[in-house]
Amino acid sequence: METITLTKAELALQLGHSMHELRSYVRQYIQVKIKEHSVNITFEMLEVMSFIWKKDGSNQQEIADETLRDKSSMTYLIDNLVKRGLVKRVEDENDRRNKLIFLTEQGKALKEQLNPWVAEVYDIAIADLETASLQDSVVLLNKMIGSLKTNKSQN
Amino acid sequence: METITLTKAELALQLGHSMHELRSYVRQYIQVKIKEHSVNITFEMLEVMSFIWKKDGSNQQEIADETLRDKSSMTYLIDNLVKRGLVKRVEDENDRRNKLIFLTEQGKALKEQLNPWVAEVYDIAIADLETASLQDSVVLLNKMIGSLKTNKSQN
DNA sequence: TAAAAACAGTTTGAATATAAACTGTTTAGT
DNA sequence: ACTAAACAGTTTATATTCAAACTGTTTTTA
Repeated sequence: METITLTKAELALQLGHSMHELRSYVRQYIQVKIKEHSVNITFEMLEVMSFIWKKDGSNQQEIADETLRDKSSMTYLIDNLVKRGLVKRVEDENDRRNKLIFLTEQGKALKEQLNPWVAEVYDIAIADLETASLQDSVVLLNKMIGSLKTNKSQN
Repeated sequence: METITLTKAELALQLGHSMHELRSYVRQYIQVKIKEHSVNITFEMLEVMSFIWKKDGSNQQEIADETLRDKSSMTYLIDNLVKRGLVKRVEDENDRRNKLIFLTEQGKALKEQLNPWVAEVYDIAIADLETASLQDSVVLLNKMIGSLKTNKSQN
């Protein structure tokens, strides 16, 4: 088995590809679970719900920032969540520009069903890993994000 | 500055979020470059072109697998690349199910313009990193991918 | 070798993505 | 206080995503 030495730049490209690949496997795993149990929700809606479960009553812009989406995607996604009876839109009395998003009882209940699947797929993925090396990688990715943010604000 | 200790499972979720965030910054950076120079191409098309630059003459399924997309997305994306005159579809004489995708002269030329931007964004991201830690993270992500693949094939 | 299974690509339909232009609200600057 | 700027959300237009059903081709297998 030969060892191929990659340059730093080549490793960066590989990292990008592996991130993409990992995310697509996680997505696939969750989507299979959703379909097997006939839950009427998409992966994207789950990402949004996951944030709302952590912080009920945010406005749409905050949810968009946190889930890394455009605010116009959020209008559409929240529309669909409202249609499914999982959240409700409430106009902010203190700032009438904001629409605050609150969980319905149904939305709260869904958490108990869906969160275990998310935990499950990550559990499988990290089974053979050391906590420390996992932490190192989080730190590394966050450094990369930081470098790109800094560069952006310089221009 | 307090140090918060996260569980392994929490780190995994963080890693997922950081991957998503990093990818979205890379995308943004490239899209700004594309727009600044008025190149008629999308980020998704660039991902496809990047693979074709590495391996000219693949069929659509291979490109779909490699760029982590459904083959039906590929039909659409290749259509758009053909419209822009960057690639051409050639029916495989040996297996008439396949359509082989070849670069046009224009498609080849584009590589010289776009590859530097991709290199650039990754260069910025990895500027402060050690090659070894970058490599460790690639290994870690690939282990995670491997665990999910293994689990999948067991079911 | 004929039928069945596997495979590559396309089409269709529903959901999501972004950017840009827009409305309405709040904040800042003069 | 008034005007301008900033902000939140919506709408529109276009591109992309996936799944599922379909066509046509090749390979398996009985």
